[in-house]
Amino acid sequence: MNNRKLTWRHLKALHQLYISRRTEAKITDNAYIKNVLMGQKKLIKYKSGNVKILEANTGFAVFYKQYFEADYLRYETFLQEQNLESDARRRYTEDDIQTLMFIVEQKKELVQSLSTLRTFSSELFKGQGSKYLENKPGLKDAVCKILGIVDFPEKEPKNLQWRFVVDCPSPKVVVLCENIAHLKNPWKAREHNIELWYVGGNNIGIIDYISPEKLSKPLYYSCDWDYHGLAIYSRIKEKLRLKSFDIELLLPDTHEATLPVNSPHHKSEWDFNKELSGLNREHFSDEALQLINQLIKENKWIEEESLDLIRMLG
DNA sequence: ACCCGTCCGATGCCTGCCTT
DNA sequence: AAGGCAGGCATCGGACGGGT
Repeated sequence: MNNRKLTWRHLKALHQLYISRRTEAKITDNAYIKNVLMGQKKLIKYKSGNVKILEANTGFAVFYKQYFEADYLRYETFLQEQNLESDARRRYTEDDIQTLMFIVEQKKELVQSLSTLRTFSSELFKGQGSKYLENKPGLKDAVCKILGIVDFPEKEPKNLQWRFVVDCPSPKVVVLCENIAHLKNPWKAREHNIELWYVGGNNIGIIDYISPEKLSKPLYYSCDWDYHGLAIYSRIKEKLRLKSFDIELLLPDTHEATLPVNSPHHKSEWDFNKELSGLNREHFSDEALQLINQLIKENKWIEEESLDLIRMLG
C-alpha cells in the first residue's frame, strides 16, 4: 500500500464513498484507484448512465476500513488540530501530510536552528529535491504556520545539526537511520519498543549524544542501499568499535524495490573501478556482501523508505 | 549563437458553495 | 442533478538573461 500515491482529495473522496456510498469527486486520474479499486477489485463503479458519479460496491466498506480509514482519520484530525485547511483544494500528497506531522513532532529542533528553504525542503521532503517547497506555496504556507514563522532565513545557521529522535519509554533496540523516512511513522516504532535516531546528512557526530546506556542495547543501522549509505554505515561501525560498541546493518526485507542508480534526485554511484566499490569488506555479513555485489552488478540501489523497519528487525 | 534555468502570465482542472 | 461562479493550485509556454 506504499505506492498508492494518493493525494488529499483522493483520500477525502474515498472517505466520502465510505460514508455516503457515492461521490462526484474526480479521482479516476489516480492509477491505483482506476486500475486496482475500479478495475481489478471492482469495489467502485460509475453510476449507471452517469460517468460523473462514482458509487461504492459491496465490499468497499470492508476494504476501506482495513486499508484507509485509520490513516484518513489521523490525517483529518491532524489537519484540524493544527488549524490547517482540510479543504480538498489543498493538493497535499499523503507523504506531504506525513511530513507535516513529522515537522510538528520535531518543531522544537527545527525552529532552534532554522535552515534556508532549500535545505529544509531537501532534508524533510526527501526525494523531491530542494525546490519542492519553493514551487508549492500552499504547502510552504502550512509549514510556516506550523513552525510559527513568516518566512525562512536567507542564510544557513552556523551549526546545522538537527537531532531528530523518536524515543520510547523503554526501548529494546536502537536503530540509527540515514533518512527520516522511518521517523515519519513514530507510533509504529514506539509500538515495538524501538528507539530511532536520525544520523543523516553525514552527521555521524550525533552518536556522541547517545548515552552509553542506550548504546549498549542492540544497535542497528538502516540506510539506503547505495554506495553513500553503506559507506556511512562503515564509518559509524568503526566509530562505535573505538568506543567498544557494535552495530548491525539491517538487511532489506524484500529485494523487489531496487531502483536504477540514475533515478531522479539520487546522487550516489557505485565505483566500478574498485573491489566492492571501495567498501570495507570486513564490516559486512556474507548476506550483505552478496546483495551489495548484486546491486553493483546491476547498477541499482534500494531506497530506505521502501523498506519495512519492523520486518527487517523481525 | 546556443543552451540552459528562471520568471510570469495564461490556461485549465478540481473542489466547494450557491442557485435552479 | 445540473449549472454557474470563485478559490486553490499545477502546468504550460513564451520571454528573459546569464553562462559557454
